[in-house]
Amino acid sequence: MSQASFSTRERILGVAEALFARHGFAGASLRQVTAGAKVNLAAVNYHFGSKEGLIEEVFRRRLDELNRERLAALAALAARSDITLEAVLDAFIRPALQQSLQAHGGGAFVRVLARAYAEHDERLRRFLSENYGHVLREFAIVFLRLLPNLDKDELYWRLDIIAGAVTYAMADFGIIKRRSAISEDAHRRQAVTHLIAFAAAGLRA
Amino acid sequence: MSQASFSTRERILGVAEALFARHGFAGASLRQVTAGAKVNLAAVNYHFGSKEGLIEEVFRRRLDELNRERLAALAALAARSDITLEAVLDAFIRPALQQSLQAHGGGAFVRVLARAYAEHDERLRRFLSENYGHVLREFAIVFLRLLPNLDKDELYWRLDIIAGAVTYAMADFGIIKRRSAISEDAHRRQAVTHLIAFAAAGLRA
DNA sequence: CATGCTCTCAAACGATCGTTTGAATGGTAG
DNA sequence: CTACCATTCAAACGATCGTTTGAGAGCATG
Repeated sequence: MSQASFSTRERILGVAEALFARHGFAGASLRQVTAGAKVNLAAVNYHFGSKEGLIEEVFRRRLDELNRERLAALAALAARSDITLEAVLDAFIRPALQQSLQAHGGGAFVRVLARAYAEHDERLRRFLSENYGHVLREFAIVFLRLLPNLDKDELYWRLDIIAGAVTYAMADFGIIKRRSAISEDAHRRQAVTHLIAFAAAGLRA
Repeated sequence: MSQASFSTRERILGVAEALFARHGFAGASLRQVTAGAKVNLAAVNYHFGSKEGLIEEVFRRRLDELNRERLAALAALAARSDITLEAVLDAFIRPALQQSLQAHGGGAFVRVLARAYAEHDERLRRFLSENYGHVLREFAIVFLRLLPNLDKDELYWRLDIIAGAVTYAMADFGIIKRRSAISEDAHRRQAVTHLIAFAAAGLRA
Protein backbone atom coordinates (compact mmCIF):
# COMPACT_ATOMS: atom_id res chain seq x y z
CA MET A 1 0.00 0.00 0.00
CA SER A 2 1.65 3.21 -1.14
CA GLN A 3 1.77 6.41 0.83
CA ALA A 4 -0.61 8.09 -1.58
CA SER A 5 -3.14 5.31 -1.16
CA PHE A 6 -2.90 5.49 2.61
CA SER A 7 -3.42 9.18 2.50
CA THR A 8 -6.47 8.83 0.29
CA ARG A 9 -8.00 6.17 2.53
CA GLU A 10 -7.42 8.20 5.67
CA ARG A 11 -8.70 11.41 4.18
CA ILE A 12 -11.89 9.66 3.07
CA LEU A 13 -12.40 8.12 6.51
CA GLY A 14 -11.85 11.42 8.26
CA VAL A 15 -14.21 13.40 6.10
CA ALA A 16 -16.80 10.62 6.11
CA GLU A 17 -16.73 10.51 9.90
CA ALA A 18 -17.32 14.24 10.12
CA LEU A 19 -20.12 14.21 7.56
CA PHE A 20 -21.82 11.15 9.06
CA ALA A 21 -21.77 12.92 12.42
CA ARG A 22 -23.35 16.02 10.94
CA HIS A 23 -25.83 14.65 8.42
CA GLY A 24 -26.25 10.97 9.20
CA PHE A 25 -25.40 7.96 7.08
CA ALA A 26 -28.19 8.40 4.58
CA GLY A 27 -27.90 12.17 4.69
CA ALA A 28 -24.23 12.39 3.74
CA SER A 29 -23.52 11.51 0.12
CA LEU A 30 -20.36 10.01 -1.32
CA ARG A 31 -20.03 13.08 -3.48
CA GLN A 32 -19.88 15.26 -0.39
CA VAL A 33 -17.33 12.92 1.15
CA THR A 34 -15.05 12.72 -1.86
CA ALA A 35 -15.31 16.44 -2.52
CA GLY A 36 -14.35 17.19 1.09
CA ALA A 37 -11.46 14.75 0.95
CA LYS A 38 -10.38 16.10 -2.45
CA VAL A 39 -10.37 12.66 -4.00
CA ASN A 40 -12.15 11.18 -6.96
CA LEU A 41 -15.71 9.95 -6.51
CA ALA A 42 -14.79 6.40 -7.50
CA ALA A 43 -12.14 6.20 -4.77
CA VAL A 44 -14.72 5.20 -2.16
CA ASN A 45 -15.89 2.16 -4.10
CA TYR A 46 -12.31 1.29 -4.95
CA HIS A 47 -11.03 1.37 -1.37
CA PHE A 48 -14.11 0.28 0.56
CA GLY A 49 -16.22 -1.59 -1.97
CA SER A 50 -19.40 0.32 -1.21
CA LYS A 51 -20.86 3.05 0.96
CA GLU A 52 -21.73 0.52 3.63
CA GLY A 53 -18.16 -0.75 3.55
CA LEU A 54 -17.04 2.80 4.22
CA ILE A 55 -19.47 3.13 7.13
CA GLU A 56 -18.23 -0.08 8.72
CA GLU A 57 -14.62 0.99 8.37
CA VAL A 58 -15.38 4.32 10.04
CA PHE A 59 -16.66 2.34 13.02
CA ARG A 60 -13.98 -0.29 13.05
CA ARG A 61 -11.14 2.18 13.05
CA ARG A 62 -12.32 3.91 16.24
CA LEU A 63 -14.10 1.10 18.05
CA ASP A 64 -11.14 -1.24 17.93
CA GLU A 65 -9.03 1.40 19.62
CA LEU A 66 -11.74 2.39 22.10
CA ASN A 67 -12.43 -1.18 23.15
CA ARG A 68 -8.75 -1.92 23.53
CA GLU A 69 -8.25 1.11 25.76
CA ARG A 70 -11.27 0.32 27.90
CA LEU A 71 -10.23 -3.26 28.45
CA ALA A 72 -6.65 -2.16 29.15
CA ALA A 73 -7.89 0.33 31.74
CA LEU A 74 -10.02 -2.39 33.28
CA ALA A 75 -7.13 -4.87 33.32
CA ALA A 76 -4.86 -2.30 34.97
CA LEU A 77 -7.55 -1.90 37.58
CA ALA A 78 -7.90 -5.61 38.21
CA ALA A 79 -4.28 -5.75 39.36
CA ARG A 80 -5.09 -3.50 42.28
CA SER A 81 -6.86 -4.75 45.37
CA ASP A 82 -8.70 -1.57 46.27
CA ILE A 83 -11.01 -1.25 43.30
CA THR A 84 -13.77 1.32 43.65
CA LEU A 85 -16.95 1.67 41.66
CA GLU A 86 -15.85 5.08 40.50
CA ALA A 87 -12.57 3.65 39.22
CA VAL A 88 -14.34 1.06 37.10
CA LEU A 89 -16.71 3.64 35.71
CA ASP A 90 -13.71 5.82 34.98
CA ALA A 91 -12.12 2.98 33.04
CA PHE A 92 -15.28 2.73 30.97
CA ILE A 93 -15.98 6.39 30.37
CA ARG A 94 -12.57 8.05 30.20
CA PRO A 95 -11.33 6.32 27.03
CA ALA A 96 -14.38 7.68 25.25
CA LEU A 97 -13.48 11.14 26.50
CA GLN A 98 -9.86 10.77 25.46
CA GLN A 99 -10.90 9.73 22.01
CA SER A 100 -13.33 12.60 21.71
CA LEU A 101 -10.51 14.99 22.55
CA GLN A 102 -8.23 13.70 19.81
CA ALA A 103 -6.76 16.28 17.52
CA HIS A 104 -8.50 15.84 14.20
CA GLY A 105 -12.28 15.74 14.43
CA GLY A 106 -12.17 14.30 17.92
CA GLY A 107 -15.78 14.70 18.86
CA ALA A 108 -17.05 13.52 15.50
CA PHE A 109 -16.95 9.81 16.15
CA VAL A 110 -18.86 10.03 19.41
CA ARG A 111 -21.63 11.70 17.48
CA VAL A 112 -21.48 9.02 14.83
CA LEU A 113 -21.78 6.49 17.63
CA ALA A 114 -24.83 8.25 19.00
CA ARG A 115 -26.36 8.07 15.54
CA ALA A 116 -25.62 4.39 15.36
CA TYR A 117 -27.67 3.86 18.51
CA ALA A 118 -30.56 5.52 16.76
CA GLU A 119 -30.16 3.44 13.62
CA HIS A 120 -32.31 0.40 13.38
CA ASP A 121 -30.38 -1.22 10.57
CA GLU A 122 -29.88 -4.84 11.55
CA ARG A 123 -26.45 -5.24 10.00
CA LEU A 124 -25.06 -2.16 11.69
CA ARG A 125 -26.65 -3.11 15.01
CA ARG A 126 -25.09 -6.54 14.90
CA PHE A 127 -21.69 -5.10 14.06
CA LEU A 128 -21.83 -2.72 17.03
CA SER A 129 -23.26 -5.30 19.39
CA GLU A 130 -20.38 -7.66 18.68
CA ASN A 131 -17.80 -5.03 19.56
CA TYR A 132 -19.47 -2.97 22.22
CA GLY A 133 -21.42 -5.81 23.81
CA HIS A 134 -18.23 -7.73 24.52
CA VAL A 135 -16.67 -4.86 26.42
CA LEU A 136 -19.87 -4.36 28.36
CA ARG A 137 -19.88 -7.98 29.45
CA GLU A 138 -16.29 -7.72 30.68
CA PHE A 139 -17.20 -4.71 32.75
CA ALA A 140 -20.34 -6.39 34.03
CA ILE A 141 -18.24 -9.11 35.66
CA VAL A 142 -16.31 -6.53 37.66
CA PHE A 143 -19.42 -4.57 38.52
CA LEU A 144 -21.10 -7.70 39.82
CA ARG A 145 -18.15 -8.34 42.11
CA LEU A 146 -18.32 -4.80 43.49
CA LEU A 147 -22.09 -4.88 43.88
CA PRO A 148 -22.93 -8.29 45.34
CA ASN A 149 -26.46 -7.27 46.27
CA LEU A 150 -27.30 -6.40 42.67
CA ASP A 151 -28.62 -9.24 40.55
CA LYS A 152 -27.42 -9.66 37.01
CA ASP A 153 -30.56 -8.52 35.22
CA GLU A 154 -30.80 -5.41 37.32
CA LEU A 155 -27.15 -4.58 36.65
CA TYR A 156 -27.62 -4.96 32.92
CA TRP A 157 -30.57 -2.63 33.05
CA ARG A 158 -28.52 0.02 34.75
CA LEU A 159 -25.44 -0.47 32.57
CA ASP A 160 -27.69 -0.11 29.58
CA ILE A 161 -28.93 3.21 30.87
CA ILE A 162 -25.40 4.34 31.67
CA ALA A 163 -24.11 3.42 28.21
CA GLY A 164 -26.89 5.44 26.62
CA ALA A 165 -26.35 8.37 28.95
CA VAL A 166 -22.60 8.32 28.34
CA THR A 167 -22.99 8.32 24.60
CA TYR A 168 -25.61 10.98 24.77
CA ALA A 169 -23.63 13.26 27.03
CA MET A 170 -20.34 12.74 25.23
CA ALA A 171 -21.97 13.56 21.95
CA ASP A 172 -23.05 16.84 23.46
CA PHE A 173 -26.53 16.39 22.16
CA GLY A 174 -28.13 17.86 25.24
CA ILE A 175 -31.03 20.20 25.06
CA ILE A 176 -29.41 22.62 27.43
CA LYS A 177 -26.74 24.28 25.39
CA ARG A 178 -23.38 24.48 27.04
CA ARG A 179 -22.33 27.92 28.04
CA SER A 180 -20.36 29.44 25.23
CA ALA A 181 -17.76 30.67 27.72
CA ILE A 182 -16.30 27.23 28.26
CA SER A 183 -14.66 25.27 25.48
CA GLU A 184 -15.96 22.04 24.07
CA ASP A 185 -13.11 20.12 25.68
CA ALA A 186 -13.78 21.55 29.11
CA HIS A 187 -17.42 20.73 28.58
CA ARG A 188 -16.59 17.08 27.99
CA ARG A 189 -14.25 16.88 30.97
CA GLN A 190 -16.99 18.18 33.23
CA ALA A 191 -19.42 15.72 31.69
CA VAL A 192 -17.19 12.79 32.59
CA THR A 193 -16.91 13.88 36.21
CA HIS A 194 -20.66 14.26 36.45
CA LEU A 195 -21.37 11.03 34.64
CA ILE A 196 -19.15 9.03 36.95
CA ALA A 197 -20.74 10.43 40.09
CA PHE A 198 -24.19 10.03 38.61
CA ALA A 199 -23.61 6.48 37.45
CA ALA A 200 -21.98 5.41 40.71
CA ALA A 201 -24.92 6.71 42.70
CA GLY A 202 -27.32 5.00 40.36
CA LEU A 203 -25.52 1.68 40.61
CA ARG A 204 -25.33 1.82 44.41
CA ALA A 205 -29.01 2.69 44.82
CA MET B 1 -61.61 19.73 6.40
CA SER B 2 -63.51 16.67 5.23
CA GLN B 3 -63.38 13.25 6.81
CA ALA B 4 -61.49 11.86 3.84
CA SER B 5 -58.88 14.60 4.11
CA PHE B 6 -58.47 14.05 7.83
CA SER B 7 -58.04 10.39 7.23
CA THR B 8 -55.42 10.99 4.58
CA ARG B 9 -53.49 13.39 6.79
CA GLU B 10 -53.55 11.04 9.75
CA ARG B 11 -52.57 8.02 7.72
CA ILE B 12 -49.62 9.90 6.27
CA LEU B 13 -48.50 11.07 9.72
CA GLY B 14 -48.78 7.58 11.18
CA VAL B 15 -46.84 5.87 8.43
CA ALA B 16 -44.25 8.67 8.31
CA GLU B 17 -43.67 8.36 12.06
CA ALA B 18 -43.10 4.63 11.78
CA LEU B 19 -40.77 4.96 8.80
CA PHE B 20 -38.81 7.86 10.29
CA ALA B 21 -38.31 5.74 13.40
CA ARG B 22 -37.05 2.83 11.37
CA HIS B 23 -35.01 4.48 8.62
CA GLY B 24 -34.42 8.06 9.71
CA PHE B 25 -35.59 11.28 8.11
CA ALA B 26 -33.27 11.12 5.14
CA GLY B 27 -33.59 7.36 4.89
CA ALA B 28 -37.37 7.24 4.55
CA SER B 29 -38.68 8.48 1.22
CA LEU B 30 -42.02 10.12 0.51
CA ARG B 31 -42.74 7.29 -1.89
CA GLN B 32 -42.38 4.78 0.93
CA VAL B 33 -44.61 6.92 3.13
CA THR B 34 -47.37 7.43 0.58
CA ALA B 35 -47.26 3.81 -0.51
CA GLY B 36 -47.60 2.66 3.10
CA ALA B 37 -50.46 5.07 3.72
CA LYS B 38 -52.11 4.10 0.44
CA VAL B 39 -52.36 7.69 -0.72
CA ASN B 40 -51.08 9.49 -3.77
CA LEU B 41 -47.48 10.69 -3.78
CA ALA B 42 -48.53 14.32 -4.21
CA ALA B 43 -50.67 14.19 -1.05
CA VAL B 44 -47.67 14.94 1.16
CA ASN B 45 -46.81 18.16 -0.61
CA TYR B 46 -50.48 19.08 -0.75
CA HIS B 47 -51.14 18.62 2.97
CA PHE B 48 -47.77 19.52 4.48
CA GLY B 49 -46.09 21.65 1.82
CA SER B 50 -42.85 19.70 1.83
CA LYS B 51 -41.07 16.77 3.41
CA GLU B 52 -39.73 19.01 6.14
CA GLY B 53 -43.24 20.25 6.81
CA LEU B 54 -44.28 16.64 7.28
CA ILE B 55 -41.39 16.02 9.68
CA GLU B 56 -42.31 19.03 11.79
CA GLU B 57 -45.94 17.96 11.95
CA VAL B 58 -44.94 14.48 13.10
CA PHE B 59 -43.15 16.13 16.01
CA ARG B 60 -45.76 18.74 16.79
CA ARG B 61 -48.59 16.23 17.02
CA ARG B 62 -46.90 14.17 19.74
CA LEU B 63 -44.81 16.78 21.52
CA ASP B 64 -47.73 19.09 22.18
CA GLU B 65 -49.53 16.26 23.90
CA LEU B 66 -46.44 15.01 25.74
CA ASN B 67 -45.55 18.44 27.06
CA ARG B 68 -49.11 19.10 28.13
CA GLU B 69 -49.24 15.84 30.08
CA ARG B 70 -45.89 16.40 31.73
CA LEU B 71 -46.81 19.89 32.87
CA ALA B 72 -50.22 18.66 34.04
CA ALA B 73 -48.58 15.92 36.08
CA LEU B 74 -46.19 18.47 37.55
CA ALA B 75 -49.02 20.87 38.35
CA ALA B 76 -51.00 18.10 40.05
CA LEU B 77 -47.92 17.45 42.12
CA ALA B 78 -47.44 21.07 43.10
CA ALA B 79 -50.80 21.03 44.84
CA ARG B 80 -49.53 18.48 47.32
CA SER B 81 -47.24 19.36 50.18
CA ASP B 82 -45.30 16.11 50.38
CA ILE B 83 -43.52 16.19 47.05
CA THR B 84 -40.77 13.61 46.65
CA LEU B 85 -37.98 13.54 44.12
CA GLU B 86 -39.29 10.27 42.75
CA ALA B 87 -42.73 11.78 42.22
CA VAL B 88 -41.32 14.65 40.17
CA LEU B 89 -39.24 12.27 38.09
CA ASP B 90 -42.34 10.16 37.63
CA ALA B 91 -44.21 13.19 36.32
CA PHE B 92 -41.45 13.70 33.81
CA ILE B 93 -40.89 10.16 32.67
CA ARG B 94 -44.28 8.47 32.90
CA PRO B 95 -46.03 10.55 30.21
CA ALA B 96 -43.35 9.44 27.78
CA LEU B 97 -44.04 5.85 28.76
CA GLN B 98 -47.80 6.29 28.41
CA GLN B 99 -47.34 7.74 24.96
CA SER B 100 -45.04 4.95 23.94
CA LEU B 101 -47.71 2.44 24.96
CA GLN B 102 -50.40 4.02 22.83
CA ALA B 103 -52.28 1.69 20.57
CA HIS B 104 -51.12 2.52 17.06
CA GLY B 105 -47.35 2.59 16.68
CA GLY B 106 -46.85 3.64 20.26
CA GLY B 107 -43.11 3.20 20.53
CA ALA B 108 -42.43 4.76 17.16
CA PHE B 109 -42.39 8.39 18.20
CA VAL B 110 -39.98 7.83 21.07
CA ARG B 111 -37.58 6.40 18.53
CA VAL B 112 -38.16 9.36 16.26
CA LEU B 113 -37.37 11.58 19.21
CA ALA B 114 -34.13 9.72 19.85
CA ARG B 115 -33.21 10.27 16.21
CA ALA B 116 -33.95 13.94 16.55
CA TYR B 117 -31.43 14.17 19.38
CA ALA B 118 -28.84 12.74 17.05
CA GLU B 119 -29.72 15.14 14.24
CA HIS B 120 -27.64 18.23 13.98
CA ASP B 121 -30.02 20.10 11.73
CA GLU B 122 -30.31 23.57 13.14
CA ARG B 123 -33.97 24.10 12.26
CA LEU B 124 -35.06 20.84 13.81
CA ARG B 125 -32.92 21.45 16.90
CA ARG B 126 -34.46 24.86 17.42
CA PHE B 127 -37.96 23.48 17.04
CA LEU B 128 -37.31 20.78 19.64
CA SER B 129 -35.49 23.11 22.01
CA GLU B 130 -38.45 25.48 22.07
CA ASN B 131 -40.83 22.73 23.11
CA TYR B 132 -38.71 20.43 25.19
CA GLY B 133 -36.54 23.10 26.74
CA HIS B 134 -39.55 24.88 28.18
CA VAL B 135 -40.78 21.79 29.99
CA LEU B 136 -37.30 21.11 31.29
CA ARG B 137 -37.11 24.59 32.78
CA GLU B 138 -40.43 24.13 34.56
CA PHE B 139 -39.20 20.92 36.09
CA ALA B 140 -35.87 22.47 37.01
CA ILE B 141 -37.67 24.95 39.28
CA VAL B 142 -39.24 22.14 41.28
CA PHE B 143 -36.04 20.13 41.37
CA LEU B 144 -34.14 23.11 42.73
CA ARG B 145 -36.67 23.44 45.54
CA LEU B 146 -36.27 19.76 46.43
CA LEU B 147 -32.49 19.84 46.19
CA PRO B 148 -31.41 23.06 47.87
CA ASN B 149 -27.78 21.95 48.07
CA LEU B 150 -27.55 21.54 44.33
CA ASP B 151 -26.57 24.60 42.38
CA LYS B 152 -28.36 25.45 39.17
CA ASP B 153 -25.59 24.57 36.75
CA GLU B 154 -25.02 21.22 38.37
CA LEU B 155 -28.73 20.44 38.26
CA TYR B 156 -28.91 21.28 34.57
CA TRP B 157 -26.00 18.97 33.91
CA ARG B 158 -27.76 16.12 35.61
CA LEU B 159 -31.16 16.82 34.07
CA ASP B 160 -29.46 16.83 30.71
CA ILE B 161 -28.04 13.40 31.39
CA ILE B 162 -31.39 12.15 32.65
CA ALA B 163 -33.25 13.44 29.61
CA GLY B 164 -30.81 11.66 27.35
CA ALA B 165 -30.92 8.45 29.36
CA VAL B 166 -34.71 8.51 29.37
CA THR B 167 -34.93 8.99 25.65
CA TYR B 168 -32.42 6.27 24.91
CA ALA B 169 -33.95 3.82 27.32
CA MET B 170 -37.49 4.49 26.19
CA ALA B 171 -36.48 4.11 22.60
CA ASP B 172 -35.16 0.71 23.49
CA PHE B 173 -31.93 1.42 21.75
CA GLY B 174 -29.84 -0.31 24.34
CA ILE B 175 -27.04 -2.59 23.43
CA ILE B 176 -28.28 -5.32 25.69
CA LYS B 177 -31.27 -6.78 23.96
CA ARG B 178 -34.30 -7.24 26.10
CA ARG B 179 -35.17 -10.82 26.86
CA SER B 180 -37.60 -12.07 24.28
CA ALA B 181 -39.70 -13.63 27.04
CA ILE B 182 -41.10 -10.31 28.19
CA SER B 183 -43.16 -8.07 25.96
CA GLU B 184 -42.10 -4.67 24.75
CA ASP B 185 -44.62 -3.00 27.03
CA ALA B 186 -43.37 -4.81 30.10
CA HIS B 187 -39.87 -3.86 29.07
CA ARG B 188 -40.79 -0.20 29.03
CA ARG B 189 -42.56 -0.36 32.38
CA GLN B 190 -39.49 -1.89 33.95
CA ALA B 191 -37.35 0.76 32.32
CA VAL B 192 -39.37 3.54 33.90
CA THR B 193 -39.05 2.04 37.37
CA HIS B 194 -35.32 1.69 36.96
CA LEU B 195 -34.91 5.10 35.41
CA ILE B 196 -36.70 6.81 38.27
CA ALA B 197 -34.63 5.07 40.93
CA PHE B 198 -31.45 5.67 38.94
CA ALA B 199 -32.19 9.32 38.32
CA ALA B 200 -33.23 9.99 41.91
CA ALA B 201 -30.01 8.49 43.21
CA GLY B 202 -28.01 10.49 40.71
CA LEU B 203 -29.71 13.73 41.66
CA ARG B 204 -29.25 13.15 45.38
CA ALA B 205 -25.55 12.27 45.04
C1' DC C 1 12.79 -0.64 -22.14
C1' DA C 2 9.03 -3.57 -21.13
C1' DT C 3 5.75 -5.59 -17.97
C1' DG C 4 2.58 -5.68 -14.32
C1' DC C 5 0.25 -3.68 -10.56
C1' DT C 6 -1.92 -0.06 -7.76
C1' DC C 7 -4.30 3.83 -7.91
C1' DT C 8 -6.71 7.92 -9.94
C1' DC C 9 -9.62 10.03 -13.12
C1' DA C 10 -13.70 11.82 -16.07
C1' DA C 11 -17.81 10.19 -17.63
C1' DA C 12 -21.77 7.84 -17.71
C1' DC C 13 -25.20 4.26 -15.87
C1' DG C 14 -29.93 3.38 -14.11
C1' DA C 15 -32.42 4.24 -9.99
C1' DT C 16 -34.54 7.07 -6.85
C1' DC C 17 -35.13 11.41 -4.74
C1' DG C 18 -38.53 15.71 -3.56
C1' DT C 19 -41.43 18.46 -6.06
C1' DT C 20 -44.65 20.32 -9.61
C1' DT C 21 -48.27 20.20 -12.91
C1' DG C 22 -52.82 19.96 -14.81
C1' DA C 23 -56.63 17.29 -15.28
C1' DA C 24 -60.25 14.44 -12.98
C1' DT C 25 -63.16 13.62 -8.97
C1' DG C 26 -66.65 14.41 -5.55
C1' DG C 27 -69.23 16.77 -2.33
C1' DT C 28 -71.40 21.45 -1.03
C1' DA C 29 -73.51 25.95 -1.41
C1' DG C 30 -76.10 29.23 -4.17
C1' DC D 1 -78.52 22.35 -12.25
C1' DT D 2 -74.52 25.05 -11.86
C1' DA D 3 -70.47 26.83 -9.92
C1' DC D 4 -67.11 26.32 -6.66
C1' DC D 5 -63.75 24.40 -3.71
C1' DA D 6 -61.06 20.85 -1.58
C1' DT D 7 -58.94 16.76 -2.64
C1' DT D 8 -56.95 12.99 -5.38
C1' DC D 9 -54.64 11.27 -9.22
C1' DA D 10 -51.16 9.86 -13.01
C1' DA D 11 -47.36 11.67 -15.05
C1' DA D 12 -43.43 14.02 -15.55
C1' DC D 13 -39.72 17.42 -13.94
C1' DG D 14 -34.73 18.19 -12.90
C1' DA D 15 -31.57 16.91 -9.38
C1' DT D 16 -28.96 13.77 -6.95
C1' DC D 17 -28.04 9.25 -5.46
C1' DG D 18 -24.55 4.86 -5.33
C1' DT D 19 -22.13 2.39 -8.51
C1' DT D 20 -19.60 0.97 -12.77
C1' DT D 21 -16.61 1.53 -16.60
C1' DG D 22 -12.46 1.94 -19.23
C1' DA D 23 -8.69 4.62 -20.05
C1' DG D 24 -4.49 6.36 -18.30
C1' DA D 25 -1.00 7.85 -14.83
C1' DG D 26 2.71 6.56 -11.69
C1' DC D 27 5.93 3.41 -10.06
C1' DA D 28 8.38 -0.84 -9.16
C1' DT D 29 10.33 -5.14 -10.68
C1' DG D 30 12.34 -8.07 -14.20
